[in-house]
Amino acid sequence: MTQHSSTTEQRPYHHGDLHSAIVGAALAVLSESQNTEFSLRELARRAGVSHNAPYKHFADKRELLAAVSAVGFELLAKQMTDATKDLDSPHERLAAIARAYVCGGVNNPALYRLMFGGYLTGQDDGRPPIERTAAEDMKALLVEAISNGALGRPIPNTTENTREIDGAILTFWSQMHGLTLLLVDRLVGPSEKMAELTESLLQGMLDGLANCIPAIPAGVWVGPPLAK
Amino acid sequence: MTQHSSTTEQRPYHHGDLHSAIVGAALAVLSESQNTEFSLRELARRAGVSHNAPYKHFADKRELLAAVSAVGFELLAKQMTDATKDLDSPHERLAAIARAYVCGGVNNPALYRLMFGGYLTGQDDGRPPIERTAAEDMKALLVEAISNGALGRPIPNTTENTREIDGAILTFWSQMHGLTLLLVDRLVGPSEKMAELTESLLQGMLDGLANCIPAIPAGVWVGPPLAK
DNA sequence: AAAAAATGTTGACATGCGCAACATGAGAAT
DNA sequence: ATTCTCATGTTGCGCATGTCAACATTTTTT
Repeated sequence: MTQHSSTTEQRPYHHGDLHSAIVGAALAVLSESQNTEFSLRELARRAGVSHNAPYKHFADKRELLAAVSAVGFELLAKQMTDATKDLDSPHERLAAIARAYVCGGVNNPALYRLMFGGYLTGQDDGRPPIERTAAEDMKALLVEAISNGALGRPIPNTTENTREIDGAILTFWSQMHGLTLLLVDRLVGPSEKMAELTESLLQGMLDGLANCIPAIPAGVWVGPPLAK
Repeated sequence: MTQHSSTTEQRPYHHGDLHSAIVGAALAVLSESQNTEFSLRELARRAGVSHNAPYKHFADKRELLAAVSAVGFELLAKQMTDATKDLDSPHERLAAIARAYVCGGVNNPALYRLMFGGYLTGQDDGRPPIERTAAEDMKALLVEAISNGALGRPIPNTTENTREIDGAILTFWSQMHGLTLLLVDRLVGPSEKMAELTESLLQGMLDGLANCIPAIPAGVWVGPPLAK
């Protein structure tokens, strides 16, 4: 007779949606502790299940972290689309994307690091497909803003422009990615100035790109690795 | 009488320089496995000492990793100074710095991630002082190249130029940092094209900076956090 | 030479990962 | 409806790790 609470309330043997519960707990712990080194057992405890229940949903810790990372990508993609929702000017849209991107990272460093920190990259195969999707959504947003004239002039999204567009995206992305991580690692700061910094760098970048968009060398991809 | 080998050879009770041996082993394991999740015990095994010997040199795993990271910063700084050794033109010097930086990261992703991945950032205090030093060496290199005219015109390293110079450095650093990590995470690639990509981005960046250097907002630092 | 400090070793404990065997309950097959 | 089956949850285990405490061996100081 396992009766924990004083009331007659009794948790059913089956949780109902343990998968989400575990991922949710992981997100919570991650954002509290800002540390990837929590234990699966801790998550199980939080979800109120036994220490091994999670293994019915995730082969191992790595797989759980991959799921968490995927949610992170979804969140980030959503923040970016939300931020552009009410904007028309391509320039404004691009700026909003930049802000949302950096902001997303700075507001939850541990999650951002999990997403981009190569907990997954290191080993064998590739990243979970959901990450590809989010990355592609994000890329689509950028392509749209750029081809609509965010760099001062429209650049139609045609084949002969791909290398130019990819060059612009790479410039943008690596600049924002770098800024985010430097902020997160407190190698520049303070991060309260995030918005201003983003603005400055973005502005400088746009001025630069307006004059000269670096063309991507042949054979280079921008975005998640091509499916084989 | 603990005699392990068949010969009369006997390792002395004291290792001699276990500190370096452990750090060395860590660097080796790190670059083999590309994974920060090796165990202290494994390092001890490699160094041929008992599983607890490392604790006489490092308070805990974190401290060991900090030491490894510090070596990483020294290596990177050295690669950059070496790369500029025989160059005079400020522009060439800057390009060489960029190549060396990205190359250093791509050639040992796990080390680079350890250095910048905030294994240290997360917790309480700051990073070990040696990292500050290396970061400042690197910054000095950049300041020198920039003030000598890497952006097309000399910008004397005076107080009224600090915000401009810091702006340029932030642009440069975050761009290279971002590119490095995107390459490392295989979100752009392939990394064999590293050199060309670096060149393209750098060129675009320089053109941009030549026209308009983003000024750093007041109250922002670039480089490791100011000592309190 | 004796005392103190540094460095290595052994053993122990708590915690975590992940396996295997078992328990429980929900839905399919009859 | 009853039974079978399978997904899901539980308990208990083996093994590895981080780290502490107690002890051993050198080296350094005094």
